[in-house]
Parts: sequence; C-alpha cells; structure tokens
Amino acid sequence: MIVEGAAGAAYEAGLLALREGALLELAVRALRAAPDVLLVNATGRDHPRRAGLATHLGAMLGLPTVGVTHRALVAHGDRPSDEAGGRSPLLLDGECVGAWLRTRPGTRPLAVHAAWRTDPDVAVRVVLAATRGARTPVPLRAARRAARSARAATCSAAVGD
DNA sequence: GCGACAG
DNA sequence: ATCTTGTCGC
Repeated sequence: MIVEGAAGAAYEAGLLALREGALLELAVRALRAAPDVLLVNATGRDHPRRAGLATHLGAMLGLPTVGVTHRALVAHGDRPSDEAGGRSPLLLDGECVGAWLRTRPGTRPLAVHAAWRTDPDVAVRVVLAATRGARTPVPLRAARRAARSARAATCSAAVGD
C-alpha cells in the first residue's frame, strides 16, 4: 500500500516533525502489523528541546523508536575508531543522547539516536542488528527504494505517461 | 568573509 | 535534500 500526501511545512532544521510527522504516522498506522521497534531517518533526543522527529513519532504511535542520520543536529561527539562496531558517545549538555557508530570500516560513521523509550545502547544494538556488513541499515535502504519507486510512479502518472 | 543546525 | 569529490568493487 502507498501512503502519500503533501509535506506539512517547508524543511527547517529542528522542525522536521512539522514537515513529515503526520504523514509518517499515517504510513506506520497503515501497516498490517505493528513493528517491535521503528527505525527513523531523523534524530531523537538530539534536539534543542529533546524532541526530534524519531522521538515525536514514537510518542504518537506508542512504539519504541531509534533514530539514524548522516550527522548530528546539536549533539557532539568524537569520531569512533575505524573498525566495525566502533562507537563514541554523542553528548548534549553533558548527557549521552546517542552515538557515532562505525557500521562499516572505511566509511563515515552514522549518527545513531536514542529516541522514544530507547537509550543509546539499545539504539546501537538495533542498528548493528539491522545493518549486517552494509553501512546503512537494511530497513532504511528498503524504505528509500520503495519511496523512490512510489514517487516515480506518482509523478509519471501525473504527467500522463 | 561565510556558515554553523536532522531531511 | 541536493551537490560535489573521492574510493571501491564488479
């Protein structure tokens, strides 16, 4: 099933939930079975008000969530060692809100975020379990492929071919 | 001198 | 996200 709709607002750092929160919530609710944990391409507690999109989504759905991004929003942390599983804490006001995680040697680490009912350790464990040798977690790659495919179908239909 | 801050 | 540069594997 394809869930589509307009963005709720233009992109603005720190306000991502305002842009895609409602649509993502609808998409998850459309699932036949509720997942045990949700991987979200957004931050969690790494946010000015400790409420990144991953945290928002988990709260609205009542599902544990883990965030995964290319970079941090406001948290800071040293680079992890260049070995599979290498990690270093992402801190915000002295609190650990996530971790830089080397999912694959020789590639840039991923920012893994504790979000709704999850902590940095659980976030790292979930991401590593969902990664298996690839740099990006398998579920996120699958989601991007599905989104690209759906978008292409929708756009070509709108144009008329 | 410019930008810094998820997608 | 989008773009550009650099590296790796088929």
